This record gives sequence, structure tokens and C-alpha cells, in this order.
Amino acid sequence: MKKYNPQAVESKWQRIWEDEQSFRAKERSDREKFYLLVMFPYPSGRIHMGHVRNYAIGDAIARQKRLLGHEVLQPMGWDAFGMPAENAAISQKKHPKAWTYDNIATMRAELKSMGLAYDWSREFATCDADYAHWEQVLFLKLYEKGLIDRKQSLVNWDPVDQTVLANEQVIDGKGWRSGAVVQRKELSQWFLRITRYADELLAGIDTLPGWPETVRTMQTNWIGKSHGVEFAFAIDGAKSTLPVYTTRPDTIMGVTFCSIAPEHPLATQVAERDPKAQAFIAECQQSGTSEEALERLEKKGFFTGLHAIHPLTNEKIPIFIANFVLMSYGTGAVMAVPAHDQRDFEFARAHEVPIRVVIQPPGVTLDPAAMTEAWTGPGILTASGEFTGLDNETAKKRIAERFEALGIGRATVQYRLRDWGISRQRYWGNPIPFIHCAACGVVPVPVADLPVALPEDILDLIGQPGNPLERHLGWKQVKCPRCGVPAQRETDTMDTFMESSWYFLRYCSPDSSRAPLDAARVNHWMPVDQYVGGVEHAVLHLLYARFFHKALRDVGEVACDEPFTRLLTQGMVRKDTHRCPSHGWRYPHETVERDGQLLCAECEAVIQIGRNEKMSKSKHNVVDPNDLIQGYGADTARVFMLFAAPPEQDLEWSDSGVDGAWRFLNRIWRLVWQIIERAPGVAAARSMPEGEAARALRGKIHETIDKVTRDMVRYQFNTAIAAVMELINAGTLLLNQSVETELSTESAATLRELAETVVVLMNPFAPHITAELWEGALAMPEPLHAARWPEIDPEALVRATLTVVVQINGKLRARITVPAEATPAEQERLAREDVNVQQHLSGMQVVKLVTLPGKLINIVVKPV
RNA sequence: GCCGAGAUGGCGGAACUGGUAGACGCACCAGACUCAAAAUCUGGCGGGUGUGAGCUCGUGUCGGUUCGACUCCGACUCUCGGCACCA
Repeated sequence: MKKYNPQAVESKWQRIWEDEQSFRAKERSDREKFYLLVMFPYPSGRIHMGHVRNYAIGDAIARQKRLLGHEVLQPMGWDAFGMPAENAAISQKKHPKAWTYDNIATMRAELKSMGLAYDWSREFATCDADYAHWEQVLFLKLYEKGLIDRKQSLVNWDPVDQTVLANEQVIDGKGWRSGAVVQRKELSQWFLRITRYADELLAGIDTLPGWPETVRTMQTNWIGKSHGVEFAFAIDGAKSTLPVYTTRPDTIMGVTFCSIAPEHPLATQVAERDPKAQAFIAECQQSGTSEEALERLEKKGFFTGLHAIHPLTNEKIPIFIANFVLMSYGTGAVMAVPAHDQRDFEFARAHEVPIRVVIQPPGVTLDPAAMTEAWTGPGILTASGEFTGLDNETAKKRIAERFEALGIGRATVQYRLRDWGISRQRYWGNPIPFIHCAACGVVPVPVADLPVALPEDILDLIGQPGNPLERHLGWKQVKCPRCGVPAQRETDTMDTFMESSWYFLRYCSPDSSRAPLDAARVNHWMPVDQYVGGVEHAVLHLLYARFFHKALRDVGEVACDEPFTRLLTQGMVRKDTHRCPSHGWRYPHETVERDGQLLCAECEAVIQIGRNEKMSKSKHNVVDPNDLIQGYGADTARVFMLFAAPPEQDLEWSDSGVDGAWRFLNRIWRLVWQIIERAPGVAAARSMPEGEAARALRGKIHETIDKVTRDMVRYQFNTAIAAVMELINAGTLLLNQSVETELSTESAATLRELAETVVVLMNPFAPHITAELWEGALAMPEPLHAARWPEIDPEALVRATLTVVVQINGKLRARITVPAEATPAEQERLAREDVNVQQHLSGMQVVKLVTLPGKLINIVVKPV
């Protein structure tokens, strides 16, 4: 028997799969298609454990589907635009393009060392000229369809770096790189009109039962549909009106003031003649738009001197500019009801505005003077004129109807979802294909002139504040395609979520050279049957991609409504942390063990061991997958990750768990080879043997097939592997028990069947070792990746005897063995004959008998 | 604050639709093999109690439904994740 040498086995099979293109997906196939997609990586430099887990899960599913007879498409590519490439350009003086493609080369080799069943012929990077070109074409199609908009919007502005920051890049109200206090600024930005699809995106969630409940809830909340009423206040002494949106029309009689956003047009008007108002607005704009910044803000307001007229009472109520009102939601102005809205309550207390209770909760009487917080729950209307006495839900409808009748308002729907701003003032992204002309305005680049390629000579311009493209005059200055006068290119590039919004479509026809997509092939493979990736993309990527897909459907590029039929979100990879009081986070190799204590290798202080945090370089708790693969092999790495936890749960890293996976693969290797050596040339059993041991083993084989097959449907790889472990244990035991004697023919045949079964069942998890055993030890003529998943022999699952559990008053008292054909009555008789059962029955009277034939008997008794 | 997920031995985790709690692995203990060690193979392994068959407690806490509850219902505690002035 050869020793198991994972390095030799793995490189051999990786070469064979590559040379023979074993995993190339064919459109022309009589097999049913299955499109398995794993989230493509950003080429940051090296793969990490999260990638390994993601791709091990995806590959297990893909390989099993192949064995089940599907034509599987499992592609791989690179999400290659993005800021890290520009940061690398600054720190290493290396061109973003060179940095990106070098990283891709490294990471491709790493992925190939995992032996994943990818169709590498479809690989591309999103920064490839080709991909960027077709994305621009799609962009213009959406523009023609009216789904793209250029409008003013408030952004986080870094005054030092002269650039827009995403919310995630604002830390404690300061720019993550410059440290400058972030400002709110109005800028012209490009938007995709995702809000037009809000309702369809919301309704579509109900058509996705194969998505995790958490993701569906998160998307629902993100879209944030709310029903309310929009109506306008008249403004005292002015012709203009103040439209507001409210979800609580039932509280209309409790309105004691109005608040408007600092950016509201009315606020701007007031500021024009009042420097104090201007100062207040400026103060509001100092703080960023991030949640953390807003959270800390106290409720501040500025009285405009203007009054609104209450539409039902004609009362004059003051209008304030308030720092907590958002211009981007509703109308940017709200009616304020301090008694029934917590923000308005706090504001009223601070600004001495009256509080008027109009909803009385059941059982209590609210006293405005004594209230410590607003009552936002249900109740009966009070002090509300003709609406008094109604319950507030009924009142919502009645009051909305009244507004419609008066012609001052109507029932409307609002969404939390905003249009998707895709402008980035960055170099390393896909250029937005437009030209600004003084005469013609914003002009799309003619399709024939596409692609707008990024200039290559940019390195010196990166690193200075602002967008490098803005300063590259040779690139920026062009002629207007419409009138021919000198004009400027749009210098914004697209958000990188654009690229990940259609890459799964491009995989279907990656060589399509006349159009972004080849409809026949795209509609053959789409939708993606199973998508696998991290939960961190639950909203942004997965929502953008759903929207983009629907938009492409509406311009005729794809047929289906939803891109991803099923979604599996895998948990994080976590590991314990080591922290030295003076040196901070430590890697295990930066510690020493002495007298049972873990000490810092540098200062010998006692290390604090923290539990289970997400692997990250900053916490010094990462494990490099390359070390793992080089040391134990990819198969061990994959089996460990799939066995240690179910895929959706977080996985705790464990060195000894890796050892366990390694030992298990060695046990398989040895058992299969021992079977071949002890029983050379024997064919696998195809029917039930006579001998008891062999019969039992064959039963176990088919039970295992059954268990693994069912577990694979639920993606419970951990229990599937556990079942194979049990089978290996049973096989090893039988083989060891007959070391001295010669194996009977039927035992040999059954063991041979076991070997073949185990190898196929394990192939999705450990593809290399199983391929090697299949060809080398078992000498099968067909390659394993073309083999079929084993079938269950129903006869092997038939038991001669059954174990029945006997309970008395629900407590386990005995386990009896009964013949399989025993009737329920006979089983009950046998149960009562058991010695221990009899002891518990003495002095008792049987009240009831619950029988699950062949499984359980519960005798309910009470004292005589 | 709102929404969601979870809590089971020393550890990771099993238990499909209410029916044997702790599969499988790790760690540990013992035995076999060995001059010895490693590797391998075999057995043991929730707590208490008993010579033993067994008895008893036990799935975050408290209560309920049921012949029977890790599983269902109600209340609560803690942990993790998401959203957060959305009117």
C-alpha cells in the first residue's frame, strides 16, 4: 500500500482536470442544467479562509449535482475594480492595473490549488476592457430607457482629499484617510432609478422561498415601504404651501408645530434674509450623514418666524428648521405631534412648544405635563373634534378621506429605499460614458465610440487630492459628439457594485463579441439555481443585482424575473485571539508557553485569550490557507471546513479539528487499499449476502447512502460526512475482525461495495483523494467525475428485527427487539414481558397505551 | 429603540414532521501492538448514586400544553447579526 501523499495526488488530478477540461459546461447537453455560483472575490492579494469556506461549499454542491446527472455551470472570475488598487498605487507606486492583474495571477494559482470544479474557460476580470465595454453599452441602454438620472444630492465630502466618501468610509464623522471632518455637500451625481422597482423588488421577495429568512427580512426592511398621507399646509401670509408626509394622520389634531430639513427650499429662503438661520443651517451641515454621527446629535431647531395654518382648525403653528429632518425622505418637512412622536416630544420639551394628547391608550389617562416620553402605541382619539372616540386605526382612514375630500392631500406610499448613487470620484473604475458640452448639455458617448477606456498614464496623478481623471487633461478634453465643439468627458467612474450586478449573466456567454449578452445562452443557464456567499452582501450586492437584472429584463437582455433562485449565506470563519497588555494582538507564534501559562514572546506578560472573533489581520488571528493546503492538502482543508459546522453557521477554527480531518482521509485511504489487497479482483456486491456480518454491513452501506443523499439536499455537509465516518468505522471493524481468517466471498464483495460507495459519496468533499482511489485502488474504467451517485437497494434497508423503545409514563424503561413482522399487539405483549417493564407495572393500573409500531410503546399507568 | 438569529457535555456540533438527548469529530483516560516512542487498532467518556441490573437529575431561566417537549405556546435573561432621527 502506498502512503497517502496529498501533494502528489492533488497536483496530479488538478493537471488532469485542466488538460481534459473536465468541468467545462456545455450548452448542448441532454442533462438538466444546474447553474451554481459562488460570489467572485476581490483580488486583494491572497485568498483567505473565508474564500476557502465559500468555495468548498459551492464545489461540494456543484460536484454532487454533477454526480446526480446535471450539466453543471460553475464559473469563476474577479471583481477587479475598486479603491484598494488606488491605495496600493499610492503606497507602492505601482499602477492599479498591474497591481490588480498580478494579484489575480496569484489568487488564481491559489484557487487552482484547491481543485475546484470550475469552468475556467469562462473566467474574466471586471476590469477587462471587454467587460467594461459591454457594461458601458448596458449603461446607455438603461439611460435610453429612462432608468438613469443625473441629479443633485447630498454626499459625505472630504474637504482635504476633495472626494466623496461612502458612509462606510466616514469614521466618527471624519474621513477614514485624511482625518478631516466630513461635510455634507450637494453634488451632481449619477443615479440608477432603483426606486422605480421598489414595489417589484419587495413583491419578488415572496417568490424566493429558497433564500434565508434573514436576508429576505433585511431586504424588506431596507426597501422600507410605508403607507401614509401627503398633504400641504398653507403658510400664513404667503402664497406657497408646505407639503408634508405622515404615517399618522390620526394624530392630526395633536399637531403643534412643523419641522423642515435644513436643506429644504423654505429654509434656504429664510436663510437668504436671516444670517442666524444661515449659521444654523451651516452648523447642521457640519455633521456627516453617517448613522453614528446622527445618533449623537441632540434635537436642535431654529424658528423661521413663519407659521403654517392647521388645515382642520385654522390654528397658526410655528415652522422650525430642525436638524433631525431628512430632506431625502418624504417631502423634507413633517407635521410634528409631540405627544405621539418621540423626536417631536424631545424637541417640544427643549423649545417649549405645547404638547397636546389626542390618542388615549387603553386604561390610562395621559397628562402632557407628566409625560416622560411620547405615546406611540394604539388608542382612542380624544380632543379631536368629530373624530373623537374613534380607534386610531379607523381614524387614519377617516382623516385621510377627509383630506382627499378637501382636496389638500391624498393617501401615498413612501419608501426608505433611495435611488442608487453610482458616481465615484475615482480612477480605478469603469468610466461613465458621457460628455459634457457647453452647448448640448450632457451627451452620451455614441455606442460606436465605446468603450471609453481609462487612460494608462495616470500613476503620477494618483495620490493627489481629488479624482485623478479630473486632472488628466489629455483624456478629459474631447470634442462634443453632437456639435463638435471642445467639451469634457464625465470624470466620475461607476460604483463597483455595477460590475457585480451582471457578472453572473456574462458568465453564460463570456465570449459574446457583438453584444453584452448572447440571449440564447443566457436564457439557457439563467436563473442561477444556487448562489453561495457571505451574509455581508445580504442587502447591497444582492439588492442591486436583483434590480439590475430586472432593469436588463425590461430592455430585453434577459427573460427571467429573479436572478438567484436559491441563496446560501455561509457563516464567518472565526478563531480565538491572543492579546498582550503592552504589545496588543499577538499571533500564536508570537507567544511562548511556560508553566502552563501563555506569555508574550517579547515582554513575557501573561496573554489574554479571547474567544472566537472573525479572522482578521488586525487581530492577528488569521490562518493562511496556503499553509494549510501545503501542509495537509486541499482535501483535508475542505473536509475540515465542511465537517466543523453547518454552512450557515459561523465556523470556529481548530488546529486539532484539521488533524481530525486529516486522520479521517487517511482512514479512508487505508481501508480502501486494505480491501483491495485482501480481496483483489472481487466485484462489488449487488444483492443481499447470507452471512449476518455481511448483511449488517450492506445494510449500513445503504443506510449511509440514504442519509448522505438526504443531508446533501439540505446542505448539511457536517452530518453527511459524519455518516460516512460511521461507515468507515464499521468497515474497519469488520476487516480487523477477520484479520486471521480469510474473507468470505460475500464479505469481500460487500467490502468492495463499501469502498466504491465511500469514494463516490466523499467525492464532493474531497475530490482529489477520491479520484485517486477510484482510478488507482479500485481501477475503475470511467473517471470519477463522470460517475453516478450510488443508488439505494431497498432490500438492504429491510430489517429482520426492530428495536422498540418502551416508556412508562413517558420515561424510558426498556428497549426490546421484536421481529419486523410482529403486529402492534404482539409488540405490546413483548413489551410487557420485559423484566424491567414488569417491575414498573407492579401495583399499577394501565390507563392508556400509545403505540408507534416498530418504534415506541408508551404505557401510561397510575397506582391501583 | 426596532427587526432577525441563536443558547445542548471539557470543546465543535447531532437529534428529519413532538417519540431512545448527546450521532460524528476533538480533547482526555485505559488496553493491544512496540525494547520504547510515534502512528495504528480496540474500549471508555454529561452529573449524582448503587457491588450490580438499575435509579435519579440534566438541552439558558420560569411557567404552560401533551401519554410524551431540545422541538410547540407564553413571559424573561444573555449572546450574535442587521437597521437606526424614514415622520
